[in-house]
Amino acid sequence: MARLKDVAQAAGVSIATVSNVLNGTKAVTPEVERRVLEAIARLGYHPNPHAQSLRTGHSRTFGLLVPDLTNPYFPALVQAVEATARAHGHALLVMDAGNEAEREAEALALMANYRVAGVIWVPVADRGTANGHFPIVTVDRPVAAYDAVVADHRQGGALVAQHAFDLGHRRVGLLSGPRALPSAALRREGFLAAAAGRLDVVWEREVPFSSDLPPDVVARLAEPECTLVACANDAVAVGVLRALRSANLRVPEQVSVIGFDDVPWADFVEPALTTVRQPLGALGADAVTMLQARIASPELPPQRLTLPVELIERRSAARPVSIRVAGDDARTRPRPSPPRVAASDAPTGEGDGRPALHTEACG
Amino acid sequence: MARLKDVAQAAGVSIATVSNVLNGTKAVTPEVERRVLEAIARLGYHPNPHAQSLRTGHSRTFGLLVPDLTNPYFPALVQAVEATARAHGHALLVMDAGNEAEREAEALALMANYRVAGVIWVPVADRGTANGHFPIVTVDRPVAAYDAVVADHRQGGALVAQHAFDLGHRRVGLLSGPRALPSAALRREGFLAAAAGRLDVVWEREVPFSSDLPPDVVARLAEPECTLVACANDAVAVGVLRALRSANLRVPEQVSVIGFDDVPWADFVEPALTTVRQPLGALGADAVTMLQARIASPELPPQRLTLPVELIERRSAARPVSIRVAGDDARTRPRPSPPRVAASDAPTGEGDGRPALHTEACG
DNA sequence: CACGCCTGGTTAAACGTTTAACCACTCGTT
DNA sequence: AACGAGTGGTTAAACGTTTAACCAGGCGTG
Repeated sequence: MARLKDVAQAAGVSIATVSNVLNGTKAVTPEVERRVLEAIARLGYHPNPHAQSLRTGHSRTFGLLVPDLTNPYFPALVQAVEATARAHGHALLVMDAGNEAEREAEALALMANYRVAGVIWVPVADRGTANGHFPIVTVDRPVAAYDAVVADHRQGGALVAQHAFDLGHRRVGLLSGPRALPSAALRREGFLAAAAGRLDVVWEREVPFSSDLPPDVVARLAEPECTLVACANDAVAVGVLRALRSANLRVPEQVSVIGFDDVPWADFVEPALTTVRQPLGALGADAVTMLQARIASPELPPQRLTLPVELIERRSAARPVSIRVAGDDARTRPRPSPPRVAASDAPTGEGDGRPALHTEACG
Repeated sequence: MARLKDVAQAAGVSIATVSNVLNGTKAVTPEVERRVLEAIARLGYHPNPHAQSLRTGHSRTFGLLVPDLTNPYFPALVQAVEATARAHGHALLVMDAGNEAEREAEALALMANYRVAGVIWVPVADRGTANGHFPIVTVDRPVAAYDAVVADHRQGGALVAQHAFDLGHRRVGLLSGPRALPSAALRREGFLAAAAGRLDVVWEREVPFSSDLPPDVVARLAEPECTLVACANDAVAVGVLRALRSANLRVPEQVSVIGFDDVPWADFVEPALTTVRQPLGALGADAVTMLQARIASPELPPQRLTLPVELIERRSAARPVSIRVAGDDARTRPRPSPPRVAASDAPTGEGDGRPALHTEACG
């Protein structure tokens, strides 16, 4: 492969000059610049990243550390991160913590050793496992000391309460996620706040993020005493769908179900899940631009960016039959204008309206 | 960070000696080795990978290039690849081709520039885009010149035919995938071969890997004239499920459906999909060991490893009502011993019985 | 006109390894 | 006793960059 030396020789110039035109470090005569550029193109020269890293002490590589790649939340995220990192001339070192704090710490150490320019980190738990000494931006699960980009879970919770109300529901059940996870806690808060005074939350239960529901929950679902159940998660929602089905309750005719996340298969279950979509693509893209900002100015206090979420209406939630008004068909009824989003608790962020990533399953 | 020099100084020895004990390059006195090791431990020394790469011309890094991370096929694969690469002391550079040959070629070039030790490559198409000059093992979509590890799609096809027959089906429909993809072609071949003389394939249609079925197919599904439809894919299987449902045909009571891939949500659709599972974890792990073998002996002719697949019985396929024999209940009927797998066309591989990765969705 | 100052370029050191070449010994042989 | 062959260690070069230090000439200024 062509080295700096070869280019210099071909252009009849010293290697320092070539380096300077490459990095714009120093001014050069237009004529010389032309010769150098021409030589570079002709030889197909690309700098050796290892030599660069050795010399400068940092690489043009980002690290991405996620708790568990098979969690459907992540693929879209890493895709977005990789794409925008690559667009900015950075490669991506991806590591999977396998949901273990130990493997996570090891991964962080490895990345430090690789002199990554910075890492994008989705911590396995919110234990503030601060570590090595490079720029970090966390995604989805903020760690106090670092930058963070998160979806507006609180707004998401509010959105489902609002939607339930708009559809005409009054008595609802709530299956909230593990209180220990900030995301779950915020969804719950947002839901409860928006429900206050309008929705009667006839029962609430904290469940793990899984479609295997605790027995008491499936029992309760057989006699729901509500017309809609709001779920912590799309996975939880399919658990609910199952329980409802085996209790011979029809969705959404008898009870509506709303999920959270809009995982790729949310459209594949029966009935297709009404849910709230996290802007995974934007989350990833903004994480890397945030990381670059952090690298550019390391001294700034930790920033937080909160991106808006979006309610996706599909078939699992509809107007409750009990209050259906004659002549007012759900199909033809004009939808109320989408509820204006209340700013969340951490309004640092200015989410852009970037369209969500389109993902599609195949072969 | 501690450098070789520091270790040498601390151990009262030259840097060459430290390097030698690190790499086992040359014999050293036990006493000296002890001192060096102690110094290394005390200083928490880790070699600078960039210096190593610069000197040796190759890095302890593998590349992984996939066509599209949001394809549910891949997350489990990259997880397995990352885990086993890491276990062998290698980091992983992940790139996503976004299903574009152009981005794929660019990614390959970047990896070459990064002096990766080798790359694991799932080509976007089977166009033999041979390229850079480093060890490559392809996964799922073999390219003539390189090593390959693939799932036994042919056997998979045979498995579904066999299963259909065992359940008592005789008239079946086949929705095969794009003939241009080797995997789809092999599934079809295997299916047809195993069906020959036992199953009546009343219709066949080639469809894209998508749950949006062509109109004529959904029309056909309204009057299926068969008791089971074998699908190219889990995605097309859910398309079939939908079509059947809107034709008021009950699955599996009136018509059975079998998918392919066992995507993570195959258990979430209604009814849960009977399908064939690809050993994604083993595929990934074997790909990296194969890559290491290739690196160790570059002169060997291209190898091919074919891993067995597994039929996952869930609820979408059952005995056809039409031929149910009195007293012979599907629940109690002894299942025939699992069909012995016929060796596939490329029997180079000796798939090990490694258990497939357990993947689970959460928050 | 001599001086200092830009301007555009070169030389050489340094980053942290690996590894070939070299060297001082100790042994076993003759 | 002299020699050759290990044995266990060191010295120094090289990998391909970046960048500080240096330098030659042109030019406005006193």
